[in-house]
Amino acid sequence: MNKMPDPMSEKTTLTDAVHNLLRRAIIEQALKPGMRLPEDTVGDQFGVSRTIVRHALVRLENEGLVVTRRNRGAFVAEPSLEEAKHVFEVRRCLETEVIRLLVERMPSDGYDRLAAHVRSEQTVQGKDGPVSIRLAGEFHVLLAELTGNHVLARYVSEVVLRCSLIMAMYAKSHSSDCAVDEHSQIIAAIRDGDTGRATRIMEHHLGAVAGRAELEKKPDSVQSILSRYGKELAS
Amino acid sequence: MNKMPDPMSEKTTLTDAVHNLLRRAIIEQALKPGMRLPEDTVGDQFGVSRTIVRHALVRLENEGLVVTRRNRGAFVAEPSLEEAKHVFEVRRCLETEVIRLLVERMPSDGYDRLAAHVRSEQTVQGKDGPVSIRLAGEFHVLLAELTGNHVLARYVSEVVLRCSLIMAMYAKSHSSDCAVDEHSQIIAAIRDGDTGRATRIMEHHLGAVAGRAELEKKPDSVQSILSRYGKELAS
DNA sequence: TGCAACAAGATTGTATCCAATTGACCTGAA
DNA sequence: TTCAGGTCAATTGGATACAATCTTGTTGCA
Repeated sequence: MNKMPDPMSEKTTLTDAVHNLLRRAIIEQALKPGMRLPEDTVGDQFGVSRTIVRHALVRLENEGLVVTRRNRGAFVAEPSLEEAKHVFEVRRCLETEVIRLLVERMPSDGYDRLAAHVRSEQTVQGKDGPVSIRLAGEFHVLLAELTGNHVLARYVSEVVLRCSLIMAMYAKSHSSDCAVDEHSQIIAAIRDGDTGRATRIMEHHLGAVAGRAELEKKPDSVQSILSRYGKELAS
Repeated sequence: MNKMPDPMSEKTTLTDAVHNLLRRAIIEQALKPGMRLPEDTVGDQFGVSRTIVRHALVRLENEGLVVTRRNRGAFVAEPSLEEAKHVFEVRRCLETEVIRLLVERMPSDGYDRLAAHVRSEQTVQGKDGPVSIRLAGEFHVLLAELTGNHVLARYVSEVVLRCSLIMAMYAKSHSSDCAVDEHSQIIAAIRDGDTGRATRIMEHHLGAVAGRAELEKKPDSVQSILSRYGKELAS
């Protein structure tokens, strides 16, 4: 029955706080795919009422991080391999646009902020922890925000988060070493004004993770395991 | 104090119903940009409690159709011209991807469904009513759904809805005549496997509305008018 | 033994209630 | 007359209470 850590405590509403906490918990794999999220359990944990939790869950459902079944409650999403491909497809599309836009209009402080981010990524390089995963995602969000297009940035943020969840399900390790290096390469290509090269690196960057996920296909959810056993049973 | 029209009455929850009704009302311009949406007023109108309205408003805010100010309530969104440009930018990006995907994988019943839709658009051609606006938008959503990528379709749906709202604010008339014709041209180009031509038509299609919106800039909302006067006042 | 109907528990769906914040109106003094 | 301050109504933020629905365990019967 812990009290809420009172995050920011300022002008942010309780719903926002719970929303952010749940999202972080999902991304960092504290809450694993398929896990149930009963409203009053979550509410008790955070010291808020079900009303708040419900609102937060609605938002998370919109973001594709949880799914809710009528009268059954909310669960951490278990994206299928097909859905995963769809998410990556959209992500590739959006991030290509981000690069195009940045090549033609990178803000003045853009490269500084990118460099700072890469540095902070390097400090945790090698450690395969939640922090590493989060930072790798935030690099892409930062790129999107630098376009100045907040709508685009929001969608990029969403697909990046969903990709984190997908990686959590299907990939064995995030192996962020190559990622940081490729991040630097992308920045360099954008600075050179070389849209093609930047896009190619980005596609390789995303393709690598997507491809790895597909190869190491590791569906250990209750549902998928039982469906396999169910097929044996039917024969 | 009308009772809810009991929409579908099936397995859909009250929140869903209110959500859909409000969304339609906004898109069809029954609820104009900037208009307040007091929770209990809406609740009384639909015969449901504030709780339901609250949940619906949370969803609408996620879709970018309403904005809520802390302790002030919800308002129909008034996208700025900058935000409008951003939405169109994202929309162009997504719809280009839709065309690329359809050229390489159009489902077997795709052209039939598209043809049927265009026919229904033609039946209301000329009339500049809400139905015409809605159908024009649904054409693009249908295109996106035919890709089989539900994630993509969902994002397209969102930006199309926001574009409807933008047009409601900034364009004098939707002038759907040319739109229907261009829809047919896009279908033809996709069928020919001519990605370039289809994309060009789509860009023209979107560019036309976006451009027109910018030219006929008609910000008659209370907020925007007062902001102009406010600047005069400040000088 | 296996299946079906039933009943109890748990969880969500919805409504109502209280508290906190905001905006407007009103009053009063410079 | 204008502006500052204070009070009050209106509205949202949040919590609790009740109803509907699903899950699950149990019991009875074939």
